[in-house]
Amino acid sequence: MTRLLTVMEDLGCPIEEGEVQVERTLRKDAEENRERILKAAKVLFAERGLGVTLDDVAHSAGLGVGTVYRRFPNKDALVEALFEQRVIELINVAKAALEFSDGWEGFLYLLANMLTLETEDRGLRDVILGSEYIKGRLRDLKAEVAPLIESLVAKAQEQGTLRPDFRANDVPVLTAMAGAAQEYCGVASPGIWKRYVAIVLDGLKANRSSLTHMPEEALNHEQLHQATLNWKSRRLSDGRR
Amino acid sequence: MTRLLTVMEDLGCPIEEGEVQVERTLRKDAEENRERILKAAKVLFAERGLGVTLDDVAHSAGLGVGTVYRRFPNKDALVEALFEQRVIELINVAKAALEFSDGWEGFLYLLANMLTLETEDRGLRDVILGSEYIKGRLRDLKAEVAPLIESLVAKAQEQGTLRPDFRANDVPVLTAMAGAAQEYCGVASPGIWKRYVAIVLDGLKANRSSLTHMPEEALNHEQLHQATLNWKSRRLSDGRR
DNA sequence: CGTATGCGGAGATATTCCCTCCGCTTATGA
DNA sequence: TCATAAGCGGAGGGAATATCTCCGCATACG
Repeated sequence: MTRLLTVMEDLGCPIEEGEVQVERTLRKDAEENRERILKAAKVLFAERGLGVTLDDVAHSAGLGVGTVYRRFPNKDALVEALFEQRVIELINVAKAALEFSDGWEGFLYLLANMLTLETEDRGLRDVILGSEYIKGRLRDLKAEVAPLIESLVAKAQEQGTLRPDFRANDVPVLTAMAGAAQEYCGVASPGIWKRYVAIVLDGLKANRSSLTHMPEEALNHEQLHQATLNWKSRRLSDGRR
Repeated sequence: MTRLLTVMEDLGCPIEEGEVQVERTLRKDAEENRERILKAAKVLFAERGLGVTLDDVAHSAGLGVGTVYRRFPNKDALVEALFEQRVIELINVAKAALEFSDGWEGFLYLLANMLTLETEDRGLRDVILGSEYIKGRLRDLKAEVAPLIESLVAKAQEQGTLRPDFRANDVPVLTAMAGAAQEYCGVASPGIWKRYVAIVLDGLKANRSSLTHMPEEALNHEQLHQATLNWKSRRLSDGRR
C-alpha cells in the first residue's frame, strides 16, 4: 500500500485525503503521540477556543511542533478530528429535545444542554458560531443542527408556550450572548452564565406566572473588578490594505 | 514655562501630567491636527474599540504617526481625551433614570439609553467593561456609575417591578451580552441587539402580562451565514511563559 | 527672516503565528 | 541482529502586527 501510494505520488498524482483511504497503520509510538496530541488539544481548545496554535498544542502535549504538524497538516484537520463527535452530540441533544411531547419542555431541554456544551467548550462555541477551520464533514454535520431547531421552535410556538416572535436563527445569537457572559465572568465565577440564561428563558416563555430561580449569585464587586481586568478589546480587521 | 520645564527635566525631575499644568498653546496648524486626530480616533474607536493602533488613527487622520505620538504620548492619553465626556453622558443617563418616580420606568430608561450608548460605541463598551488604557480621571468618573445603578435597582425592587434576584452588578454583564449580540449580528443587521434586549427585559420584569414588542427581525439564513464568516475566536493569553 | 515648533514616516524592537527542514533516534520485521 | 523506514525535536525562516523613536525637512510666527 505504502509502496503504491509513493509510486502514485512520484507519478505526479497527489493523494487526496478521502479519495483514496490512506489507512497505513502508524508505528506504535506514533499512534501514542497522536493520542497525546488529541488529548492536549481537546483541553486547550475547550479552554481557549480555536485560536490556539498547533505550537501550543505541541508544547502542551510535551512533543515537538514537527510531530504535531506531521500528524495534522494544519489546524483544520485537528479541528475536524476533535469536533465531529461533539457536533454529533449537539445533533443528538436536538433530536432528544424533539421527543418531548411538551414543546416548551423540549425547548428548555435543548437550550439547557446545548448551551452547556457550547458554553463550557470555547472550541465548540467557535465551531458553531464561526466558520474558520470548519470544512468538509464537519461543516456538513454542523448544517444538520439548524433544521432540528427549527422544528422544535415551530412545535413550541404551535403549542403556545414559546413567544411567537422568537426565531430559530435567534438560537446562535443566544449562544453568543451566553458565551459572552461566560467569558466576561468566567474567571471569577464559572457557571454564572446560567444566571443570565435564566433571565433570558423567563423572557422567552409566552406566559409566565413565576420567575425561574437564578442558579448562581451575581458577581460581587471584587469579582466584577477581576472580570474587568480580564476584558480585552478584540482587534477587528480594518479593511484597509 | 517651557524653559522651566526643560530645566526641570534636565535636572532629572520628570514632569508628570497633572502635577504641573502644561498649557502651552499649540501652533495653529498643530492645533488643527490635534482636532483631526481626535475626530478620526472617535470614529475608529467607536467602530473597532480600544484595540485600534495610534498608527491606525494617524493614517485615518491623514497624518504621520509621529504627529500623533507627539500630541498623545500613548493610547491612555487619547482614550482619556475622548471618553471622559462619554462617561459623563452615562452618569447623566443614570441620574436622569433616578428622576422617574416609577422605578421600572427608570430602569427601562437606564438600560435603553446606556445600552444604546455602549452598544453603538465599541470603545465606550471597552471603557466600561475593561480596564486597559483607563487611568486617572477617566477611572474615577467610571466609578461614579455603579452606585447610581445600585440605587436605581434598589428602588425598582422596592416597588416590586424589577425581579428581586437581579443585582446592580448584573448590568455590566448585560452590556457584555448585548455587545456580543451586536458584534455577532452587527455586520448583517445593526440595531438587532435591541431584539435581544427586549427578550432580556421581559425576563427582568417581576410580573408581566404582555410581551415587549421585538423591534427587529431575526437574521435570515444569509445574514446568519455572514455573521458566521465574521466570527473570530479571540486569542486568550495562555499563562505560560 | 531666524528659529522654535511641528511634521512625516522609515525603521528599530518586540511579539506572535505558521510551518519546514534536517540531523538524530527508534520501532519493526526480514 | 541489524538495516532502514518511520518518527522525533525544535531551531529558525518568513510573514504579520504593534509600539514608539528619531531625524532631516517644513512652516508658523514674532
